[in-house]
Amino acid sequence: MGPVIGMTPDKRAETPGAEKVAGLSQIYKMGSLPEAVDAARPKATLVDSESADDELTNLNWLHESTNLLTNFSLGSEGLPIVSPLYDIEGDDVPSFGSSCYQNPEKKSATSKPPYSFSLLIYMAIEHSPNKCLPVKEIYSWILNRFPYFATAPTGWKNSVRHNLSLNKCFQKVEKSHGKVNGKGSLWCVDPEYKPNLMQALKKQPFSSASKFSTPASSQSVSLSPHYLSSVLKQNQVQTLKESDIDAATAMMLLKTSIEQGILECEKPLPLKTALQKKRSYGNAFNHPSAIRLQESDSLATSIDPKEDHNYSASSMAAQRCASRSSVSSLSSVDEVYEFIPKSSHVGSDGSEGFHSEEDTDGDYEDDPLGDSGYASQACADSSEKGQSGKKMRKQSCQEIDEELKEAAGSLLHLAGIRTCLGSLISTAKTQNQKQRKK
DNA sequence: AATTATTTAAACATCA
DNA sequence: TTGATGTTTAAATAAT
Repeated sequence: MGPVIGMTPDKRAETPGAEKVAGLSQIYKMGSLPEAVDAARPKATLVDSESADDELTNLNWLHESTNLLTNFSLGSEGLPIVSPLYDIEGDDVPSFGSSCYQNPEKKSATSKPPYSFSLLIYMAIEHSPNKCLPVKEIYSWILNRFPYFATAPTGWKNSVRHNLSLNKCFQKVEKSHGKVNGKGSLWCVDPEYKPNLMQALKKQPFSSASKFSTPASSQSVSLSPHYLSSVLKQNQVQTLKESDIDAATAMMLLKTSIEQGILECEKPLPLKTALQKKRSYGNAFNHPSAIRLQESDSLATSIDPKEDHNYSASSMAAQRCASRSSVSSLSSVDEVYEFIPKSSHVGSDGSEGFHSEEDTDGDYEDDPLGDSGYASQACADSSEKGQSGKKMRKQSCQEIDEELKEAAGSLLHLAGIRTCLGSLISTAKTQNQKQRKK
């Protein structure tokens, strides 16, 4: 086939700003922006003579990092807290931001985000209360956080969809439960890929743990998770002792293993399985199955080993995490802390929604999914492989429990935290046993 | 230099 | 019929 060059104008409707003259690549291949582009992109605000080329291909945003970095910090689940401060207008600055943030230069707002589409999507989804979003909401989130896209040639939406479709990290979830309005499906992150995504995210300059030191920015997110993340990250870089990683991973599992037991019954079915789709889109987030699941046979999900192959993004630490946490969304450091108070009232409504205030922008206040059947776990592993894997997981639940106990202690030691977690755990366990007896 | 990852464009199908 | 959504292919480019 090959690219069809003579695209009909109406097809360009894909790009709402149909008047957009050139694709991004075309634009930045040119030394300077054609006038037409400038005309069509009044808000593009290419502040100086920097061509779009620089904007897109250079890491010039890195030079602005002093400003930019203030916009990102590693928040819950290790996700960068991407504040809408990035907004060009800057009029929707949430209160929390001001404390840790210095107004970025406008040009930052129009700089291309340092995240791949995969990561942007990931962040969008993870920042949603229900951990799954329709594509439109993903657009919105990205747009909201990165006004760059407001003026970028809107082929980016195509790219988003392209990523959703092809990237194995994302799963489409059927929109069935009485949710009539709107077309399309919900998209969620395959939990098995979260470690990969997290890893990729951490590799991004902005997500650096360097932000951890800004207490004022912690909002609802306590410092501790930041600290933990920091520890994890640093240690990953500095060849952390595996035991420590295990401990952290286990701690993360601590909550999810409990909650999942309760919640994992009510998940919507995926429209397709991961096997069905995303065949040819090899990327950094390829299936963790490529990782040797050396131990934990019981955890080994029915992953087709021939599924994929170029798992390149992860460090050994991440791989360990991935292999060990195939059951969970390992990413959530916050969950470690959530667990402690939550363990006493496990499972409330299944909403693992991160109670962070990151979403105070109200993006999801009227989230059509809010009360639909797609609560949190809708985006949990819903693939076939996941389902069979889940059986295995239940079997290994106790096994994990034991591991968790040891690991928890190890982690606390690592973090220098002296708590009575041990007693908390036993308390939780006691309660659990009581419930079983009933 | 080769491979892999990512981005972008495009065509096309489906659905509301 | 139209627009949004989803899938797929292809090519270019960046990164490793």
